[in-house]
Amino acid sequence: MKEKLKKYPIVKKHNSLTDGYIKKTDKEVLPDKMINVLYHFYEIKGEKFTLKLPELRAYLGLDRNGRNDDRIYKVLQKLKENVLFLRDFNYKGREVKMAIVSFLNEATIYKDKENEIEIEISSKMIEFLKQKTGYTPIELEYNKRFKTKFGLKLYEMYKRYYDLPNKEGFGYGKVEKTLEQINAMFGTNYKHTADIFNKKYPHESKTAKGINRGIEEIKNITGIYIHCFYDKEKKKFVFGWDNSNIYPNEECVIPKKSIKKFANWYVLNRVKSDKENLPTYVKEIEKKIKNNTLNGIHKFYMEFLKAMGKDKEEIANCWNKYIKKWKC
DNA sequence: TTCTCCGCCTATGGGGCCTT
DNA sequence: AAGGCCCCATAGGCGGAGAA
Repeated sequence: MKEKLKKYPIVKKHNSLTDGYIKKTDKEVLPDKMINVLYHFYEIKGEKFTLKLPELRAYLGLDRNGRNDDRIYKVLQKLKENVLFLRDFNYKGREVKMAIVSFLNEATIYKDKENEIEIEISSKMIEFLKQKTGYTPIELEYNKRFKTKFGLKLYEMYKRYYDLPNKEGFGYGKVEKTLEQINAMFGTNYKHTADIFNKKYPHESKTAKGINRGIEEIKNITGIYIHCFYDKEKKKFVFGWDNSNIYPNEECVIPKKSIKKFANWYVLNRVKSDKENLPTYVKEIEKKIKNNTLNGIHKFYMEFLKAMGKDKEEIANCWNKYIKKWKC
């Protein structure tokens, strides 16, 4: 079921765009797919670029011929109309107090080059994104295969929170969302939990609701199973998944991929030493991290996450629900 | 009564496939 | 390539039944 993803790369999508940037999209998944694709081209080509239409259709997983092009135009219009309210950032040497911008600035097709589309993305938006560093990695091969917005948005959520530690302990990733947050995520306005999630999951229910369909679609496309239930006491949806392969061993509470960075950051910020000995210190700290013997590791890891630009919600996920093994 | 949950319903998305 | 027709899947509203 899990296929190789060589053909299409991974886009590191900024979290401002992951969190319900598209407000109301009817039943369309296309606007979110479009953002992922355009963001990818922005990353490799800059804020202004030209795309061949067949290429764009392929990236969106649409029919080869142009019968969906009207929908593409409408989606671009939607991206232009959707505005973000930005605060406190630098733009070309000036401090910006606030700015109202949309991701897409312009999209043009000329009649003498009907197979090409010129895209311009907001440079202010880009400057803002550059100054923040919370990214969600999305595989474009998966992106193009999603057919429902529930599948794609849930998958983006999963990718975003995948490796954050939580109190369930080793090997289990988790995130909790209220109905309001779910509505924000999908651009919906449901009054009741049952309108978007039915317990009769997965097979018995003929008319599966959004979250159920999304989970099913993620399973079919990626082979990943995300568990979901509604916690009535907390009034929150609880999503969980296996992430045991991100830790080097059972003792270690820091994800494999973060250990080097974290150790480096720790030595630079916490250890006073001459430069020559730094690599030695880093190695020592790495060892301590792996054995979970670094004093105050949870506190320093939170500081590290903050320094890396993780936003409040993500850090709170770690901070409030630190792993059992962390002795505070 | 109000809330929760589920299945039914309808408009529409969108691919398959045929013909031109 | 492009249009037409077909047909299945989907989003989300609605109402009924049962629970709280």
